[in-house]
Amino acid sequence: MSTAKEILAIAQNFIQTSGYNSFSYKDISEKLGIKTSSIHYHFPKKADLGCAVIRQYTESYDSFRQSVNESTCDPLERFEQYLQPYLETDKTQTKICLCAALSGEFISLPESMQHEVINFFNFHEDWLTELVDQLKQANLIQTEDSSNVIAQYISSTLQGALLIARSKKESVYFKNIVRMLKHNLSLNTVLS
Amino acid sequence: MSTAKEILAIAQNFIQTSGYNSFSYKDISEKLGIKTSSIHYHFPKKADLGCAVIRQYTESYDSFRQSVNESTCDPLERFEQYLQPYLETDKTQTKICLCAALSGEFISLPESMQHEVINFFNFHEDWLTELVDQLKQANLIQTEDSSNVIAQYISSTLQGALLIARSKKESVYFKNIVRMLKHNLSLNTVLS
DNA sequence: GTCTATACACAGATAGAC
DNA sequence: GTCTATCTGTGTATAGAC
Repeated sequence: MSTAKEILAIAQNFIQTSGYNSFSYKDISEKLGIKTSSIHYHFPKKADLGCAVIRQYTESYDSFRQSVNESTCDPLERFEQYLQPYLETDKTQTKICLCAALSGEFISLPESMQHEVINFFNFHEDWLTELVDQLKQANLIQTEDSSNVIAQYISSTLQGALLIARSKKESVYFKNIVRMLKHNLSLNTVLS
Repeated sequence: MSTAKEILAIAQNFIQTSGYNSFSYKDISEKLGIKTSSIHYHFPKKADLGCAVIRQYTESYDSFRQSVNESTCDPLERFEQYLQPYLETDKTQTKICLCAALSGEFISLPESMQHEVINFFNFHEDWLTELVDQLKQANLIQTEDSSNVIAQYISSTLQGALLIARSKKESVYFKNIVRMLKHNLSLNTVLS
């Protein structure tokens, strides 16, 4: 693993647990065992690092989307797979979605990072809208709302649940909400 | 308005727009026109200020709850009033719930502040659970889930929607999700 | 209660040697 | 690519005068 990749991984972890404004190059340098000036070599400004982390996150999410699409054509199965990253993030008890964490500090972020955050949300929403469309076409979801608004509704619920779950002790918090979300989308009789 | 109150108001605004780690005593001093040492007189440590902001937020939320309970006994009307602060926060285009912002930085917060955040969420959840119970008893909500889980579901959705709505241009984002939430709770035919 | 003055560590960032 | 050295501003915080 290259130094740049290691820096990105450490920075991503900091953001997901504590946000962008909470960590410094010194924090990374101590974790990695190199000097802060070496980090500046790879990412001259902190905003460069921030943007690179979000871009990497978005790209890996794109890969995930592709692998889901390749693994199955069943919309229900695709939706189940879509939920997996959320469930895994919840398991850590310390992390939330990278862009949810950044959204909490949105107004203070450099403009370049704001654009990357918006880009991730748009990308995420487009995929989920597609998924909801497929569920609709297969008559597996009951609603009169547009697929896009349903997608916005689903992701808001999941992001909010992850955010609040972290400050709770009960480890079932997030899972309860996923269950209820499926129920409300009339997916409950089919899915677990 | 006393200096202490003014400091609290400014700090609260910073947190709701940008989080706790994004602002300094200097930022407050410039807004208020006093020196940072004067702020330290009122709130010796930054964590003291942070805790005071959350406590004040929780207390004003408690007053709001009381005034809602006094203004009407109709559970539907109470629920509508419960939603108002969310809708008003959404209108600002720059703020989210204080404790949602703090949750985004949760792991980096001083322990004293973590406790205050948890306390707010518990308080909020208790009220909402009560409200859902009243809706259930009046047969105005259709579900088999416990009132507590429904309350967790509602607040997660609203908090997540506020969080994501801020990074969007569309001003209808949040309102769409509120509409769909009511619909999913089978409140849509009664409420607007 | 607010000020000046000060402390000291940390922040982000750069120059130049190796 | 990584280091040492350095810069300048900022961050939280305190002591003591007014």
